[in-house]
Amino acid sequence: MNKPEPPPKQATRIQKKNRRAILEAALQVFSAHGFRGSTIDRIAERAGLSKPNLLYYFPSKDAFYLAVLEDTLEEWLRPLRDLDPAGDPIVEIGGYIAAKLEMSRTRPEASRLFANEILHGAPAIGEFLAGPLKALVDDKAAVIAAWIAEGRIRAIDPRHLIMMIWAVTQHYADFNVQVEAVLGDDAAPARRFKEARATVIAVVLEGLRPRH
Amino acid sequence: MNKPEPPPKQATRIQKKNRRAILEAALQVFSAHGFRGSTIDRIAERAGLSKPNLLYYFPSKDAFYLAVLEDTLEEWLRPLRDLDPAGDPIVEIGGYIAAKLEMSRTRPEASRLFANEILHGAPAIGEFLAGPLKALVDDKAAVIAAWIAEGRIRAIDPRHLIMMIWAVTQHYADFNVQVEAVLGDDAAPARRFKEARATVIAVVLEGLRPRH
DNA sequence: GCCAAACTTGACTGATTGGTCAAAATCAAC
DNA sequence: GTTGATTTTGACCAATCAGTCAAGTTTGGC
Repeated sequence: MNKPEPPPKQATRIQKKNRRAILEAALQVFSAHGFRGSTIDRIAERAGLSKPNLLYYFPSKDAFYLAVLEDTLEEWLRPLRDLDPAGDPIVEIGGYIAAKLEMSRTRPEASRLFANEILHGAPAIGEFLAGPLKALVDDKAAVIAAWIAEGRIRAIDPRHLIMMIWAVTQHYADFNVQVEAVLGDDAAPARRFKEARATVIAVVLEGLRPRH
Repeated sequence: MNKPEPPPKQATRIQKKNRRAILEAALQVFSAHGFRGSTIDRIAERAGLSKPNLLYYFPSKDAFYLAVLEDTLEEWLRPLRDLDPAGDPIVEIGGYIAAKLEMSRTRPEASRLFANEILHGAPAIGEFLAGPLKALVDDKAAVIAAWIAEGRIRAIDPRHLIMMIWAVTQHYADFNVQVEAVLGDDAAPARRFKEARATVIAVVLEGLRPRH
């Protein structure tokens, strides 16, 4: 009925090492070229393995892709999960922006992987978006709404605020080529991210701080 | 030496009609599937022509792609060009945000076409970004810097402000699937864009307005 | 050292797809 | 309507690429 599935009971040492290498290589290749633009051969080359060997660990190209997405999703959402309802709104939201920007700087491939997936209609993670992700956003939007109700930040639509923050922070990863081209490469990346953080945090937080 | 290039002197009636149909079809297909994910056959089908017929009008797949990009670029940048140095900063920037959001709503394919191109390193329009686009941004950043110098808006990095506005407005086109999934499809698109505009304009403009 | 399980690979297949070409159909000017 | 230029297409080619397979090599427990 079913094939003897590579990991029958426990992952062996070699399996662990190779799966890790494959997922890392797949992330690099998929994020750089998109799903259709990536080839198994290229991932194999990058992972230092042969193509049939990759297909020994994962049954198909789709399987690589799905595995990489799953592997990266949790990490990607952690900053939002960490938004603390008990904290100070300005500190929490500022910290969230900083954390997302930092992630865009250190792990741009992950951002680009999702960007490409969603840009093309999220064929692989559509249900995830409408399910767990929506749930998380609803949850955190409620937190923000509570802050508004307490008069601690100005009254704006919390879910669109979250969209704004995603948009701005991920922009620096997804469209890095454009950012570099437009800003000039005279500014080192680290410096550029500092400027970005200062600007984004200044505008958004000042836009949220209530007038008295 | 060179092939007899389809348009020898003047574009004929049929040429005009078919070129237009091809570019429109190519925009739809390229923006939906990316360059690698698109096939000439698919563009042909959408344009109501045969594949060899498409290749009679453009010499290669790259040529379609380049033509569509060029065809769309000017329109895409117009709102920024229209930013008026003589106007009121809050009105001008608010208007710019509204115009970009409106464009994301009415022409999301154009936005996704560029998003995909830039996401993958802007192989086709790299020099454009570093040339004319940078020049335009530098120009408008100077306008904003002047407003800051006059104390009419708060002191933030003008070029990162432009990045922010691009990021937020284009997000609603590029990642529309995610926005819909997360916000729930109960809200009609038109309504969603109104909410987005209200939120973005409120946060950004309030973040820019000088304190007294 | 032996052996079964785990791992690896060269050589292949079939489907897709960018692009060609020669012949056919259509158009436009007279 | 004749004719030359323009437009259209079916059939084809070559390259690319996902996935297979049977035969090899390595590993790990004994």
